[in-house]
Amino acid sequence: MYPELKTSVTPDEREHLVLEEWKRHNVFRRSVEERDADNVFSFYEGPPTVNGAPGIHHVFSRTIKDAICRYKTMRGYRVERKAGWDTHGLPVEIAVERERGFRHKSDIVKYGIDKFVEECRTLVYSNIDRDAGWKELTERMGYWVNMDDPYITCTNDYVESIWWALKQFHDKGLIYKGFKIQPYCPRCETALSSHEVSLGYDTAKDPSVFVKFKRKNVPQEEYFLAWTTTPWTLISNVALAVHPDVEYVTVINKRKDKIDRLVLAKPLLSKLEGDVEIVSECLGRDLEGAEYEPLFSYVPINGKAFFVVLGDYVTTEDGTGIVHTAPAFGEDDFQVSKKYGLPVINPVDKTGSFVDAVTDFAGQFVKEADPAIIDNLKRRGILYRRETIEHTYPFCWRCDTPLLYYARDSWYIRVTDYKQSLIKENKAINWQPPEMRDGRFGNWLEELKDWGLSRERFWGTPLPIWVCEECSAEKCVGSFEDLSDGVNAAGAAVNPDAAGFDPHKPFVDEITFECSCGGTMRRTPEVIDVWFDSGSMPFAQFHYPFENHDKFNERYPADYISEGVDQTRGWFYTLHAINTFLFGEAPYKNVIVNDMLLDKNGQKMSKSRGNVVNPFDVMSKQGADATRWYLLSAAVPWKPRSFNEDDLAELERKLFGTLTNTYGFFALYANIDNYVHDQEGRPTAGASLLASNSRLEIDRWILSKLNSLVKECRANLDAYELTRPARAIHEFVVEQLSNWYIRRNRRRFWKSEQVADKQAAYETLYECLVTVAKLMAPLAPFFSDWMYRALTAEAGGKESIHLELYPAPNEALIDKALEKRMEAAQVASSLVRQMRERARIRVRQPLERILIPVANRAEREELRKVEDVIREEVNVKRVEYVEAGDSDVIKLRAKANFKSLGSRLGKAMKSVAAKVQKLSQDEIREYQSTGTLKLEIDGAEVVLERGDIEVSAEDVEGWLVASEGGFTVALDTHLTPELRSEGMAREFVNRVQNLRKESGFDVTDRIGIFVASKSDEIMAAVRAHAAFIQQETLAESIASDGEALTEAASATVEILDHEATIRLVRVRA
RNA sequence: GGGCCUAUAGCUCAGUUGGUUAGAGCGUCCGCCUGAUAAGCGGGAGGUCAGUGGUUCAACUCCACUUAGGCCCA
Repeated sequence: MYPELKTSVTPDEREHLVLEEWKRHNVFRRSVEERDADNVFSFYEGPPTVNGAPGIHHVFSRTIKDAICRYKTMRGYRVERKAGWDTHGLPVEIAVERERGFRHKSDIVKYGIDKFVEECRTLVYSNIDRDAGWKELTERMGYWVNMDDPYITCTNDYVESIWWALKQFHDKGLIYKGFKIQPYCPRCETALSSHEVSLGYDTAKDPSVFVKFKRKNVPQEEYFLAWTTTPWTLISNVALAVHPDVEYVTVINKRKDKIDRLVLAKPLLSKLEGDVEIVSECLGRDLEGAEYEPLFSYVPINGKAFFVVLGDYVTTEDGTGIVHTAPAFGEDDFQVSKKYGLPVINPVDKTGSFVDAVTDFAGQFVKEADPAIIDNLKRRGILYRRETIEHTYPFCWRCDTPLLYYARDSWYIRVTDYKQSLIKENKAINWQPPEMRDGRFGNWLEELKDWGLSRERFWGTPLPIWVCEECSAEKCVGSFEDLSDGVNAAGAAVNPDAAGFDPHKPFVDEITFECSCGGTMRRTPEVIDVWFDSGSMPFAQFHYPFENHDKFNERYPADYISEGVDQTRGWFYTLHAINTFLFGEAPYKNVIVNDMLLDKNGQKMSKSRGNVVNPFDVMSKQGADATRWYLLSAAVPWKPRSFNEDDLAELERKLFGTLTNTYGFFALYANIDNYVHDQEGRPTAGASLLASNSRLEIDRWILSKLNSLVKECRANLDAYELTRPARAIHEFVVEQLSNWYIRRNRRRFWKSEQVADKQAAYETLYECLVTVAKLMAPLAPFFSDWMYRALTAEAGGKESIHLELYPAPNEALIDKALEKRMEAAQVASSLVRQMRERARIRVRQPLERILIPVANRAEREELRKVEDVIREEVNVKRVEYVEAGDSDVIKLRAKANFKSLGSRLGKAMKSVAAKVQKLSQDEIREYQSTGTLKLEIDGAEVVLERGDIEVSAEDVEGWLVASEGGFTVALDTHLTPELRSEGMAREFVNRVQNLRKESGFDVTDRIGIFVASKSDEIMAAVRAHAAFIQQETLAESIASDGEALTEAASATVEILDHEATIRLVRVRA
């Protein structure tokens, strides 16, 4: 028996049953291990940061990962999928700080770094396991990834592999210490990540000052006019920047009692007040090196400074086109200072206050010192103007303090050293979408900057570099073993093999080494950027190179990875940068990039907006399958799209509902007929009928469509394209299989006469259902498995569809001509229905004939083969054909073929098209028979040949006509008394069937019919078509009395404006 | 400020190497079916293809600019 489908079972319940089966039969493990160990498809899991609850976007990206991996498994590959969890980093620290109510970084030190770090560790582990956490999400959505053996970035083995990698960089001299400009909160005393900065932008009012810098080595007193919104950084000024290609002018500016000689950008002259007279002009590049006198001299300067530098970043949007430069407080400033070898001076302490050397403003918070500094400038007569501007400025999202951009000591990896190999290796990566390669990712590589590696935080992989206090020698530790040369705080030798050894802060900080110079080497206190952790996963997941060389080699590089577009500068990059350096080859070959998921109004999902979609709610309502399918099919993964649960619900109803119905239909009749599919493939009556090419056009058609679909799915999935297969399967199931094949063939399943024909129908439908299940298995793993098991359990199927192989197309069954003519039948049917609608004649009323104009004999022969389908579908007796040339009633239309003519004719195209449009019926017929046509255009002769004109039937005189895409059908709407009588008989059958059903008769019950009506027309129709009526309604008799039968089911019905009373009795079951 | 992506029907999306009636689903309106039935089906209406300019015989499609939204980086 094929199990019955209870409509009361929700997707959620069904999926939980499947989950249990997977567990019971250990399906995931087996789906991996039953594959050939030498046939590896390598997948790398990008580790999610487990510092919070998973969201719907995680379902999205993980569906993409899962679908490809399941597909490759079904293609016979062994696809190990090692889960990974990203555990270090500031977000985790912040979560713990919040729990503890910490306000400052110093609170952590007071609390105890050891306890703090331990709480970070506890937090991430609990996020993995807790309710509605990562494990639960992964299981519920059907993402198969091995969570029993995950890599976790904070484990000792993982950290040790990272240390090994860092040592490789260090040995090559690629790790160095330098400055980095970072957004910094002076109150929290910590740098902020860019993500944190973006949380805290707000509008702010700041001073906007124009300052005069006195130029040196010029005959007359002359000033550079510079502009800034951060007067406090003027103390640290070392240069002025101009744009090399912008025009600058020297002007004499008179206003009130003052006369100044000023230099500024020409486009910004309007910023000046009073009269302006241009004295001279030059380009910015001509000013390079021009010197000026320092504004302040609190900080002693070593080396050359106070001259004009060139910078492309200088704009003429604001200010004066001359930008005051303080290298310690801005990224552009810092970069340009490196180029010119300018000193970086920073007279500001960790709390954001001026140091003692800045005597006049010492101890003041820099932003609060602004007015005093401005006063100072004003007193000295070098303030040209001051205003206040309103702009967006970043504030600390925790304490609202304005952030400062600050030069900090920082460790770097010199990735620019091997930039060319990164660019070269990227060319070999197959990006989906392809434009990522040269666009977003390619650009990022082209503009590569050295990687700022260090973070002044606590919960992260410690940077394993020890520096000598005496001679500054560096020692990079590349393994825990290397630590045994060191001593701990108590002076004892370090034993990395001891139980409880922890390479994290603060323990690792206690270890010291003796330098060759005799000094003590201490660890530099920073931890590393967490992105280095995740980028190290290709080798660190296996604790390579300390063990597992085989596993690493076998799986490097990955055949496939997939993440969100926000990982361009994240995981995609760090993987590439670390591993290309270490192994000389890009770490992944194929990558699918997915974009953001917005809410249904196209707004970004965020907690503060309250529009975050809970993935567990969605899946329990709609099912994981429908959710996955929706995410894959609504749009290509690399486009941002709105998540709309109404659309998801519609998809669930339409696709999965239709499949459920289709299966239910099959199971209902298969069980009645005891049809069991022969899994061994022995020929059955139906199979041999299918094989005989002569019959069952529609069976061969759906099998052709099915195999075309198989081909399409494979080709697309092989190309890492998921959206097309999802849509193609959807279309096949809903339109072709359900709405055409099944609807057209229902009678074959309940009529019991022709055994072989019925058998063929079962074979065909069974084949379609099982194949569709397999095709959709990678995308909708639950429903497909349920249906597969239901269909194959008794016929020796596997314990899960996921142990099966993906279908291969049977090319012999693909018949494009057949697919094309069936499509013509579908179009013809649609056209006839359109005409019936227009003429208000329902389909139940038979009509005599339709007329299809065809171009030639071949077209007619093709249509003939699907003629039965059309006749049945639209209820007409005959299909007639007419070759356009044969009949005067056909009115033809000619249209120029733009594609074939356009390139040939060029400018003449328009006039030719117009002439063709106006050809007479005779001219068109002439063209049709001879295949050529001569036209005169502007005195020149143009010869048109076969294919240059498209001829179609436009109208048929005296008939109702409809056409679509050049295909035309005409309908004879004339109703004869015979047709009307037959129509009545059909209406009568319809009323009897309704009554049967209303009265609770069984489908197989035989009945007797009694009918009474004052309408002679009805009684005549019933008599005339008695045999037909009896056959359709399983009636053994039709009589015209029966009033006495009180136990009969009875109803008074209306048939074409006449009344009749029908009584039914059950004769035998 | 820089780079990239997106803009097609009320909504969600297709739209082949540029080729002349711009498609689908949902929604809406009208109708059908009732032996797949707490289902199913058909038909109609609905579009200045974000805007402007350009290339071309021909532009939703190619180019430039503009506008709006998004992502990343400053």
